[in-house]
Amino acid sequence: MFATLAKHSGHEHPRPRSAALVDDIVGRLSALGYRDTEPRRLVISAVVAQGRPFTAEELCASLPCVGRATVYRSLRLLVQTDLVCRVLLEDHELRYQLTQPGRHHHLLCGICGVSADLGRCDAEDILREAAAAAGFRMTGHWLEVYGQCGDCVDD
Amino acid sequence: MFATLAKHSGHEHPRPRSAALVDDIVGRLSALGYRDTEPRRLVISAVVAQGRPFTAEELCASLPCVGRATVYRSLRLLVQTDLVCRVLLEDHELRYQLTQPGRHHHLLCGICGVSADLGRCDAEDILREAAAAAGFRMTGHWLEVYGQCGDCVDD
DNA sequence: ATCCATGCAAACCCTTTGCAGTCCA
DNA sequence: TGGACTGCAAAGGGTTTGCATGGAT
Repeated sequence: MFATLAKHSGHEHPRPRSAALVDDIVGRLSALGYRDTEPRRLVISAVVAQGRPFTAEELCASLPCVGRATVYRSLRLLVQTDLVCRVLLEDHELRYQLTQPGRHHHLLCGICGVSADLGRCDAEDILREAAAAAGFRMTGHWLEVYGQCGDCVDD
Repeated sequence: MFATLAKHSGHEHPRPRSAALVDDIVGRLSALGYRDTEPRRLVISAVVAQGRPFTAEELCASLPCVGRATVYRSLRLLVQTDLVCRVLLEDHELRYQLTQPGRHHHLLCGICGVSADLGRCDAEDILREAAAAAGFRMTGHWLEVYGQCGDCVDD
């Protein structure tokens, strides 16, 4: 699962890869019984084209030919199906981004805004242990890491 | 700092302690130049009385004699002064709770809703290292841990 | 042919703001 | 007394919904 998506997490030729990604997402939705419509594809394309976490408003702005309601409905559908996930910025603003399969921790650059993946880390085990010490049974967590990416640190 | 607050994090006699906590918070606000008014005290009392993370709406509901605007303004003031902090629930709902001085990680029970403290844990160091490995310089993070508290697990 | 999806506009919810009156310091 | 605080009501913005039309399967 998510095999095709996983292959496109890097930054190669934008056009063809993006198109394939869109097809992939549309395919996943079709498999779930959701129809393949033009407005839906436009929304998905716009989501894929976003270079950083975006708001619903930004998405609407980039899709002048699609009704707001459709943008919101599509976005909700993508979140429900885990194809898009929510990202919480340091200023507490809630944004969205394409789900990076298998990655649940986001490294967010406060300068340029890019979102990177926090490679596998042992934080979860540590948290589970700390929770257990407090008498809790941990079932999940939400973690966002804020800082500056390599490019911005160099400046 | 926060000495008085810290002493009341447990669950002892509710009434007198709560009153002292309210006085303490009002005192901190006074020290910052904010006046001691009845509506404000009522809001603070209501915040202190909440047994779990609450929404602004719930706070308004528990304060029928205080205008909504005042509730919202007071809540904003408490957040700005770090006396109240935001909590993100597993369902992505943003709520508020009295700040537990020195604790930035919340253990949230999905069954009864109580919020406990994740004792000191090494997660931050681990995260900082993992971020560095990805070329990031970590400056902060947001972490919420979800699960079931001891009481609920026993059931 | 069916019924999901769309678009528009109106409705909605939550939060903030303007303003006149009130009250703390 | 002066300036901060309050309450009301209205404005604001962001998101959802109702309904008739259009389109995918």
